[in-house]
Amino acid sequence: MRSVGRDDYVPAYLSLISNALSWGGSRLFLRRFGVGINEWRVLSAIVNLPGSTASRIGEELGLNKSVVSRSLHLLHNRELVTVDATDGRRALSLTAAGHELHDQLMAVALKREELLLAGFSPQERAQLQGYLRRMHDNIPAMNAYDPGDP
Amino acid sequence: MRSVGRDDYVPAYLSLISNALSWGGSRLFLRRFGVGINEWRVLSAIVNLPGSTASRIGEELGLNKSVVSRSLHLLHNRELVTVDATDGRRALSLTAAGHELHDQLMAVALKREELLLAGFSPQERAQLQGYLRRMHDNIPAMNAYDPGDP
DNA sequence: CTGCTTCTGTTTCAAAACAAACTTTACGAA
DNA sequence: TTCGTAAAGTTTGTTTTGAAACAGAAGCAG
Repeated sequence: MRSVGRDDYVPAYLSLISNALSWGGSRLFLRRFGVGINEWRVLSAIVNLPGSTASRIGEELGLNKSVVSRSLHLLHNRELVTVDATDGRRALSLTAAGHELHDQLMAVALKREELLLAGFSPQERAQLQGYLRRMHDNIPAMNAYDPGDP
Repeated sequence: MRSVGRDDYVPAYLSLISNALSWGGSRLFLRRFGVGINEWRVLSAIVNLPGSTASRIGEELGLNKSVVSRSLHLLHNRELVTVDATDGRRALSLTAAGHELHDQLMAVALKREELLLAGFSPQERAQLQGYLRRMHDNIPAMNAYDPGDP
């Protein structure tokens, strides 16, 4: 019997789009700004969650904590983030140079998003964002699923 | 001046969802079927594009050709795919065992998709698929973009 | 304070990914 | 056929990843 293939399988599309997105972003950001895609993501997470900790950022971005640790060291060495260690817990924030780089990167990132969503009306964009949020909310239940041994 | 963060940035959501998807899928498929996520993707691409070549599959999945090459060797060693080398060019297809494994994996994959889309009406699913297809079509233009040196 | 537990971040090490070099096969022209 | 060129696939060497081990500090009980 013939297996049935589906070309509208949602996870495959998501993986394809996401890979193309970070592949292209990596190359562009590295070439133009000397920053890897992980550093860019961490930078942007700090802006969205100012004063937060490294583990919070990893959780937010779905990145491994060793990746976050390494990215933070890089960003700190380039004096783009400050580690506000008044106590033991670390509160992260951007330096002036960090904000400047972030703004430059953000401009390019928004342009790329605009190209990705070319032809989408404002209503469609809002709908898409809603769908993405709902899928995101469904992830824990999905990953909790495990069929019995086959 | 303060940088502005956006929590509805589409690429970030896509990356987050896609990572969670393949992370969970990897663990589950490896544990239950002894197959890595790449092997599963290649298997499923062969079903969708029967008789195609390794490079065509890599292109379709957005995977590096060395990854495809290794996955194909693995699948071939386990006698899940046949390399129909009548001529030089390789036409790939699944063995009976390959189809059987594919069907089992597909059942789990569809269940996971169902959980991901829990709460989506049929209309919403169709809309989502349309949006994904349109984003996918926009990718070449997006990755062609390159701002002048800053 | 001392010892115990918990939480955060770092490092290590093995596995995986990527790019580039290399090999092989096909195709076209002379 | 025999070159020369192009395309497909494999291998190699380096970089990156991620899970687990580790180290350091904070909070808490006694």
